[in-house]
Amino acid sequence: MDIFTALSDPVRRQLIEALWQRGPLSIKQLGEGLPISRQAITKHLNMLVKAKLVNARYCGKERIHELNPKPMEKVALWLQPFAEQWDDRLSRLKTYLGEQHEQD
Amino acid sequence: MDIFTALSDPVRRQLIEALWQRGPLSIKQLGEGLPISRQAITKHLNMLVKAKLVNARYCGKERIHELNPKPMEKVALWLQPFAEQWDDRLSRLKTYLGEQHEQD
DNA sequence: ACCTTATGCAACCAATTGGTTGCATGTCAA
DNA sequence: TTGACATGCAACCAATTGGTTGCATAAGGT
Repeated sequence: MDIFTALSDPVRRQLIEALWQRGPLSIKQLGEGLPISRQAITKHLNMLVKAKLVNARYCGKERIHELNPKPMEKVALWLQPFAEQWDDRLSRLKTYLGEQHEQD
Repeated sequence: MDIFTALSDPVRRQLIEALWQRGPLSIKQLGEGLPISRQAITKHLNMLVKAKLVNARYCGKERIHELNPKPMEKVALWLQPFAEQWDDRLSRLKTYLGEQHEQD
């Protein structure tokens, strides 16, 4: 699944935030706060796994999910050119940083 | 419409890129390269307008569309915390910049 | 006035999404 | 081994999405 689509649902973003703040979690744990069924959570998690945003491994009867934020980089890079228009200073530094990176 | 959803479709991202690179354009002009009907383009543009990403004004019989990248800031800000994991140096500078910003 | 052009509006369609429920299965603890 | 618990799988459903077509309308040029 496309990373942009993966991030387009508020529930999925919430799951990502939970994994970010609280570390690896099971399906049960991830669903605890949410007002939707376990199966709905599972579906969202499966999409996140397909998008490579989340790694799932089995630990006994539990499926443990770990966040892998790397694919989000693609979104950040797509956003970058437009950023010039909302914060010039930030954009200049990003550009500077980009040049430094080329010189490595 | 939610900004994340607005950005989740590849055609809409293409429209945004076209407006970014070529400036204000009509529906006709925006559809010229694309393999879909004018009405499909119109629908996408209407969604972008709802998401405040695009301003539309009438100029005679043409509807002219202009890009407003500001709402994308929200996405960039959501992405920011996770960025630490894919580029430490960039993240440190972003953090530094954030602090500078606070001191203004 | 007439024709062309750019657009709007509405109906329609197939596929996908986000959710549900019911039931089956594998793991762990008593 | 029995029962509780975490999960998987499948069917089902309503709403939305991304697309189409046909027709109406308003603006401009000749």
